[in-house]
Amino acid sequence: MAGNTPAALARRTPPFPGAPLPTLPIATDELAVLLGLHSASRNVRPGQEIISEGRPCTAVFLITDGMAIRYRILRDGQRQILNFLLPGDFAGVTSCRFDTALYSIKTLTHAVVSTIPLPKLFALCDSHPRAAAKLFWSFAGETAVLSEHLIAIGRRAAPERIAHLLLELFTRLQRVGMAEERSYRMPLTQEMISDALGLSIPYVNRVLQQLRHDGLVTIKDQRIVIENMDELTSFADFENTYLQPLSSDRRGAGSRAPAVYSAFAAIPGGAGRWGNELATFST
Amino acid sequence: MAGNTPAALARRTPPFPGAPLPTLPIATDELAVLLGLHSASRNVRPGQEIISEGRPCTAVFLITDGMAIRYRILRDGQRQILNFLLPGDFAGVTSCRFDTALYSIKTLTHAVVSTIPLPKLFALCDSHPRAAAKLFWSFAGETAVLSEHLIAIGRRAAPERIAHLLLELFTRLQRVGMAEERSYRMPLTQEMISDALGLSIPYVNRVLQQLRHDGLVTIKDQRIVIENMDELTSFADFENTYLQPLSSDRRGAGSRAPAVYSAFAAIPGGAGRWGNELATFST
DNA sequence: CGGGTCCTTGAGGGCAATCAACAAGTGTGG
DNA sequence: CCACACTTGTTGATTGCCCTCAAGGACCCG
Repeated sequence: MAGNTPAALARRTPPFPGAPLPTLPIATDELAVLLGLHSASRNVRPGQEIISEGRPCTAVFLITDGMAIRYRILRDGQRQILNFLLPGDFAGVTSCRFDTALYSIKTLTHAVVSTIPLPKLFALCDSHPRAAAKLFWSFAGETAVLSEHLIAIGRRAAPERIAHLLLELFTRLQRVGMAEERSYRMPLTQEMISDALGLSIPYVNRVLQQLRHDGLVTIKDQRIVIENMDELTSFADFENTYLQPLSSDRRGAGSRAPAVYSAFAAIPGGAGRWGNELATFST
Repeated sequence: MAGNTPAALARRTPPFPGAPLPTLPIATDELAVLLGLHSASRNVRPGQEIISEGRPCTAVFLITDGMAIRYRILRDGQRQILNFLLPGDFAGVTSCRFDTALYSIKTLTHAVVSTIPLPKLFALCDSHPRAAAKLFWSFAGETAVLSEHLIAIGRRAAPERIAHLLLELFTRLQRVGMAEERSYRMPLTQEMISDALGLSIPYVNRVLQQLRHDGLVTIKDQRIVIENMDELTSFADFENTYLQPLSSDRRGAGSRAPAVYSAFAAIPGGAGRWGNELATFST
């Protein structure tokens, strides 16, 4: 195995004091590999495009801190938001597979992104095949999130859709330690909700009022408060399993450690399903 | 580079004489690796579930021949079809990442699937890191398809949605040599269209009549005929770029060879962007 | 012939879009 | 300091896309 990296790296102080701790829950040894990967950490202002539709994209970005959206602007000017990118997520994986980016990615907040040039990414295949496998494997996780979005938009009414989105964001932020017990901070405008869920702005407004009136959820001053978690969860038919790749530790059946949600959670080092299976075939 | 495999393998006769040639357009040397991978080729009857929601999934399946759908049944009995799986596609990649499958996969036709147990898949990381990288990289391609579905459902009216779906299927089938110039065969019921696009069956029926009346597209006896390709394409705002991972050959600018659409098209061996970049870092 | 699947048609209604204002907060520059 | 632009949220009136419910027809098969 590779040498251990000081664990302090994993829980270093946040780059922006005062901001909630952006705990990137990456296994420390993997983190070391990755840190060797990313060449430059870049500060990005809010509202800035990291990737622009129609322009070539030759790198993958790890969002270290901040939030972003992936979206497409249609011919008629409509916007469809495809996904929200939170700390620990990778951006640009889809875009890199094509001559020219199919979607744009724009920050919502001040953000810190680590650029990973594709050559370095692929070099990892030769130098650390297993870490690369975990990384690539983690990319497939976005499919589940997109699938759930598809289900929500295709088959759920507007109130359920909105509730589902707010719960997904809550759960994902909670996994990276950026949510309180029943609330989180995020610059989520009604326009963004409408563009993510295929609704109109006025209707989103009315539905949000209804949800607030029913004591389910409140949005005010960039803070989303889930007033009644159980009721909202059942109302939205929200199953959070699609956000937990694998029960990270199958050995300690009694342990209740929260599942690690990160690029590497799929194959916890040496433990769990993948870890064991990989070990079987390692040299 | 690895030794050449008899090219005949790539264009072997179809397993079912009479069926349209299911040309799996996989680079021959890669094919050899993969053929060493898949342990068993299985025949599956139409309408059979390959993967069932809620049950563990410990293998990936390569669909060698036939078609399938990935879907979820909601609490209230509604169904949302998330994707159509065609020959050359992988099934189960998303499901494997979770303790229990989140979606079901069911064949539409008689199908031939190759089972790839996960241990073997990960073993490839050590034995053939670069082939594994291509494979994993190809998994990320599904995000583009899902994203386009999301855009269609979220922001397009029913007629455009349907037109877009029919064009996507045409393009994907064309890439594996299973479409004629302006038509293709597929057991696509109106119920499936409605479940894929979030519409009701009666409305799909009416819209299809309209499209037929407008001379755009006809569905009859499991054959979809695109009567006016240009008009339908522009009507649906259909851009097929999301189905072509990378222009496979950037060297021969003049050559007009159709782009290979397969698991390995992303990194054509020795050529193209990835090939070159990988070569840079290979031993 | 009965049953199944799939397609078709009609009537009625509701969810959500569109259009159009207006309010409130923020930042900017004169 | 205030006018102005801009963003975001809010409300009302009207329209329509598309759903629901219901029924019937065509076809295949045991």
